Amino acid sequence: MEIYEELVARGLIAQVTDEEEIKKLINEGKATFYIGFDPTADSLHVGHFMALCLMKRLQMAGNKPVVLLGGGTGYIGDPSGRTDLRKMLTPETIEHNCECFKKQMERFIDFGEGGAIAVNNADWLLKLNYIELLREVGACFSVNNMLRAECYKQRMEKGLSFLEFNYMIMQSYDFYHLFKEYGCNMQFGGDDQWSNMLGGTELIRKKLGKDAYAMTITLLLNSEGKKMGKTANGAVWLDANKTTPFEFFQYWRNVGDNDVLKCIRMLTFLPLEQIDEMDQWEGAKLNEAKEILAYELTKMVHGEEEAKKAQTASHALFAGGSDDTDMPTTKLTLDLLKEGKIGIIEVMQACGLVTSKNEARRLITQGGVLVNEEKVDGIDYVITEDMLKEGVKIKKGKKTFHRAIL
RNA sequence: GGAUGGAUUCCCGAGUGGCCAAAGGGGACAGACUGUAAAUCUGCUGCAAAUUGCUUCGGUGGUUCGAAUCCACCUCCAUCCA
Repeated sequence: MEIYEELVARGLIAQVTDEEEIKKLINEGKATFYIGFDPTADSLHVGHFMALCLMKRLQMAGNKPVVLLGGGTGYIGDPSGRTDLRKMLTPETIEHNCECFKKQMERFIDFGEGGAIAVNNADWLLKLNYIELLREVGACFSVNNMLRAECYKQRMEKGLSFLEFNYMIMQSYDFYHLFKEYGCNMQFGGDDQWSNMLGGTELIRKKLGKDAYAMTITLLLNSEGKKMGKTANGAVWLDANKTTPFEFFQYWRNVGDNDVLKCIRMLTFLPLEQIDEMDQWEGAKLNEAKEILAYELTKMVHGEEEAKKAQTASHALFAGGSDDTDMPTTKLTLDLLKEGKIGIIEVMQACGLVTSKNEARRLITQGGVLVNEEKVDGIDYVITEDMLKEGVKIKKGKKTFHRAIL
């Protein structure tokens, strides 16, 4: 199966400008394509991960990837898919985030000799002169058309600043620039980027009279139509310091039944035949698929060793395994104890299991806290020094575990 | 620049002098049921403490015994007019 067909089979392709031409280019390994990453945070997340995987697949098929870091566009902020104004980032933050991105990307993409290249649009965007730019590319854009673009439509109600309105022009300019400088003939991106990407192909056609192509990746949505890779506390990060390998593993282990196969198909590199087989699984058997998904992804992001650890910890906690050495642990100090004892509420707070004592009280009253598998029956529950010396396993709810030790 | 409307706790949104830590919904969290799923039902959702205290309703001042609510100024946003 050729690469384009595989991408289709995995459900990765959302929209394309010219299917025949794109298919030909990437199947023959003749595409030089870019994907832009705006440095909005100091770590990549699952959405970026998908894009990176796509890069990898295409690179393996002989195409040349260009990673575009949005050091310049970060100054503006993409309004696509947002209903409110993006917070403006300081130049220092942008630069810092770019550095973080770069480091993480090296895990997935080969930047070696003849491999992928990374560029930063700050290098050309920040130098632009306003009047020159207006004359050079401003004339190529129709405001009427821009306002019709989906990404701006959503913002017409809540308001859209001129700053953000220019995002499309900057992104288009990037494509134009890369086309000229690197012969980059294709742009990929999330499906929410569609209108911005079309802006680029238009601009190239108008300025140079040449064809360039754009293709979007299906957004990873769950069965309720919400973006995946988000938790209550924010995104699922690829940085182990922001989302531990265990949390990362558990996120995927806990996806809904209806979403497992889609995730495996889109995110893993498992052969399609194997995936099709799993497609037959039903009911509780799907738990196996979830575990495969979690293991595969954790392996890709954090390495095989971490993936195994996360899996062991997961088994220990949920499947009755006994090896709980990889459980998150907090070491308490002796001065927290009074007369060799400490209240459960204090311990939970010290372990970061709760943000306030009220929360701890609430959890205990509702029967959501277990110490060494025994339900804590009241907020006065105390833990003794002897217990702590051996290590105390605290369970909060069904899925959060923590070990406290002296 | 002018006119009007608006900013409320994680989000949406009620509240227009004391009965307001602030209705209702969503989300999150916990419990039951389960397969570490979904759906459903129940509880819960500012901080600290035993009857209570403290901080919160865009910002800063003011009126008042008492302000999310009234007044002044400021900031931001939307709509209409330029």
